[in-house]
Amino acid sequence: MPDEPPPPRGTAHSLNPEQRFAVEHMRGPLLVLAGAGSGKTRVLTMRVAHLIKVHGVLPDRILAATFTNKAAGEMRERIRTLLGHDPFGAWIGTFHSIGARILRRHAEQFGRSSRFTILDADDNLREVKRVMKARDVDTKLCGPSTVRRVMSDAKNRLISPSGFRQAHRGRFDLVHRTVIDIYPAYQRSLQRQDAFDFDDLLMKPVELFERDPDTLGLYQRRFEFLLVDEYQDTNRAQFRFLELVAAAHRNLMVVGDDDQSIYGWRGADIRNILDFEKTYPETRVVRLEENYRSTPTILGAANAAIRLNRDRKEKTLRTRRPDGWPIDIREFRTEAGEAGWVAQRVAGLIGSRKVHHYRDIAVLYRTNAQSRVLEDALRDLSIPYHIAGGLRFYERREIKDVLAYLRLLSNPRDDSAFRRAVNYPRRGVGARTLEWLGRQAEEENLGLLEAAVRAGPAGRISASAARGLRRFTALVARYSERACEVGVGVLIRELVGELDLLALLRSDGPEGMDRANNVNELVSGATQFDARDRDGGDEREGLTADHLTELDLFLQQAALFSELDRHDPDADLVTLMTVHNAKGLEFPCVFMTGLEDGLFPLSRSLDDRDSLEEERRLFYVGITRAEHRLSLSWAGSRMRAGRRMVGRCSRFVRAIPARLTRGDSIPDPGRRHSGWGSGGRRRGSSGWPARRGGRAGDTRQRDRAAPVGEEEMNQDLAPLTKGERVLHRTFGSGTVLGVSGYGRDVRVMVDFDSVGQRKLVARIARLERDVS
DNA sequence: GTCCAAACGTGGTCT
DNA sequence: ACGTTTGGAC
Repeated sequence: MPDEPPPPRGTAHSLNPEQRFAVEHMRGPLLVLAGAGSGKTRVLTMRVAHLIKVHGVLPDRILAATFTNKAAGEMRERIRTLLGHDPFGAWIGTFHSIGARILRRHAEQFGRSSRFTILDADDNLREVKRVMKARDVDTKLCGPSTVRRVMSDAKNRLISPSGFRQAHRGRFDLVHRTVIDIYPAYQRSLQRQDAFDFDDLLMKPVELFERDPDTLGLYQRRFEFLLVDEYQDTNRAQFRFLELVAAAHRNLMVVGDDDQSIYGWRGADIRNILDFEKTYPETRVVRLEENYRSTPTILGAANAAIRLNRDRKEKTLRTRRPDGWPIDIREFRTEAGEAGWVAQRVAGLIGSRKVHHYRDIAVLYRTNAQSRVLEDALRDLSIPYHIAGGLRFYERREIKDVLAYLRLLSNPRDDSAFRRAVNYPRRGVGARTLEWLGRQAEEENLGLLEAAVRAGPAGRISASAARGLRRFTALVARYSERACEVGVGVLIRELVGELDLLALLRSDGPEGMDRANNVNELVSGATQFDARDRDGGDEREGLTADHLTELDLFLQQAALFSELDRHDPDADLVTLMTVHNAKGLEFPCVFMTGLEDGLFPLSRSLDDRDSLEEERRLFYVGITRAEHRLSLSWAGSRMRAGRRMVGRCSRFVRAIPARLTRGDSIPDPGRRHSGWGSGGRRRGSSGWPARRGGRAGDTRQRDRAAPVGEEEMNQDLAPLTKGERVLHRTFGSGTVLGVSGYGRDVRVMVDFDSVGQRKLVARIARLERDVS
C-alpha cells in the first residue's frame, strides 16, 4: 500500500532497543518473546549476520531451526543479503530436515543405511494398518488412526516401545493394549524397510545423543550457536534435542510467542516456553511488543480476541501506525454466497487499484475442505489463485506412484514403495499374490522386491501374476543400472515414457489431464534439481556424509518438502490456505472465512478449555496476518461432511469490539435467523454494496440455488459421544452407549442409572451433558 | 485371482 | 464429497 510507511529494515540503527539487544546478544541463553509482526525474523537473521560479521563466528558453528522449509530458505536468503555472501556451512533448516541429516550420518547405528526412506503421513498410516492386519488386531474398536496418534504422541515425548509398555503396564483399555502390541512391531517393520517416519526424525537423533556421548560431543563442539524460530511450537523431543546440543556452550536463542502456539495437537508443549528460564536460569529475556505490520484497528481486534485466553503471558501489542480501515464483517446465507462475495471483493479491490497485486491478498479458512467453494468462485471471475498446502504436491497419487519407482531404486527394501509400484500400471498382481509374497519375504527376512526376484517360476501363484512380477522386477533391475548413469530428471523422463504414464493418465477424463500435467511438472522439477543446493555446505570434523546419489537426495527432499515451500513469491496470485499454513506470513489484505461456531472454533474444541484456547490462538494468528485490510465472514448454512449444517456467527468474531468494525448482513429472503440470539451482528443498513448491484444479484441467485436439505444439523453442538454422562429430565443421569442417525433423527442409546437402557430420539429427549 | 462397481464409513489443523 | 472396503462378474 502506497500510503503506509515502510517498516524499518536493513541496518542496525533501524532497530528498536529490544530488537537491538537481541541482535547484539553474544553468549548465553536468550528468550525472545516476540509478538506477531514484531520483526522476529529480522532479529534472527540480523543476529546471525552480526555473529558472523562482527564477532567473526564461522558460519559452520551456527545451527538455525525453523518450522517450514520456506522459512528456512527465506532466512538463508536474508542472511546472504546482509552478509553479501552465503553463510556457507551454516545449518539452516526445519527440525525434521536437520534430524534427517544427522540420521543420514549415523544410520548404521539404527540398522539403517544412509539412503533410508522417509515415510510421509500417508505411508505411515498404511504401514500401521498393515502391521495391525498382520497381527490380526481388530480395527473395529481401535482403528489405525488412533493407534498412529498414540504412537506419534509417544514418540514426540521420547517414549520408546519398551518405555510405552512399562508406562502402561497395568492398563486394560483397548487402545493402550493395542499400542503396546503394535508399536514395537511397527518399529521393527520400519527398520526392515530401511525407513523412518516423521516422528523418528526428531526422536532418533535424541536417542543417538543420549546413548553415544562421543557423537553428541561432535555436534556440541560444532554448533556453538543455536537459534530457534517459532519456539512455541516445539515439542518435548525438540526441546531435548536443543538441550543436549546446547549443553556445552549454552548459546541458545529461542524466539516464540505463546499466543501463537497452534500445534498442541501435534505434541507442541507450551511448557517449553514457560520452563525455558528454569532450565537456563541465566536466561536473558527480551520482549518485542511493538508491531510493525498491522493497523491499530487490526491489532485492536487481535488483542481483544486473545485477551480472553486465561493461559498466557500477559502482553499487548502496540503500533505507531495510523488508523486503518475498519474490519469488514459479513454474514451470508450459504458458503457459496460467502465465496462469491470474496471473489467479487477481490476483483473490486484490484479493479479499483486499492490493492495492487493479487499476491497481496490471502483467503484463509479453518479446514482444507473449505477451499473448494472459494476456488469455484474465484475461477468464475477468472481471478488467478493458488492453494498453499492443501493436498501437497508430493502427496498426490500420480506423483507418489512415480516416486514409488524411484524409491525402490534408491532403497530396494522399501516395501510400501513396492506395493504401490508393482501393480501400477496394472500387471495382474493382486492382493492374493502380494499376500503370498509377503509371507515369503517374512520367512526369509527379505524385502518384497527381493522376494519377488527370487519367486522365479514359483508354483503357488497364477501364471499371469508370476509373469507380472517378472516384468516388474526386470524393469526395476534395468532402471537401477540406469540410475547410476543419468540424473534424476532423465531417469524420471525415461521411466514415465516407458510406462506410457501420460497417455494412461490422459485417457481417464479431465482429472487425468491435471494428473498428467502434475507428472510433467515432476519431470521438469527433477530436471532442475541440483543436489549441491540442497545439502548446503561443507563438512568437517568427521561429520562427512555417506556417499549419496542425486536420486537419494532428491527423494529425501521430496519427503520433507511441502506445497508451501514450492510457492513462487513472484507469481501474482491470490493465496488460499488454512490458517495454520498462514503462520509466519503477512498480506496487505486478508479474508478470513467460515467464522461459525463449530467450524472456527471447531465443535470438538467447544467443551474443552485448552483446545478452545488453541482455536482462539489460531484465530489470533489469522487476524495478525493482515497488514491493512481484514474481512471476517461467515455463512448461516454450509455443506459439511456431505450434509448441510446450520451455523451461527463465531464467538471469536463476536468478541471484537463494534467500534473496530463495519459490517452488514445481506438481506435474507428465505429464512429467519431469529433464534440465533446474540449471534448475528446486524449493524449497518441494506448490506450489499450498492455499486455492484448486478453482481450481487448473481451471488444471491447462487445463494438461493443451494439446496437446503431437511437434515440440518447444528454444527456448533458437539455431538454426544459414547461413554459420555448425560442428564435426562425424568430418567436422571446415565451413560451414552451409542449414537446413530443424523440431523433430526439422531438416536442415542443410554444406560440410565435408574431405569437401565433406553433408546431415545435426541431431538425430543433433550439430553444435557452431566457435568457433576 | 483380478478387476470393477457399488456400498460403506468417515471427515482437523502438518513436518 | 471423498477414499477405502466389499460383492459379484469375468
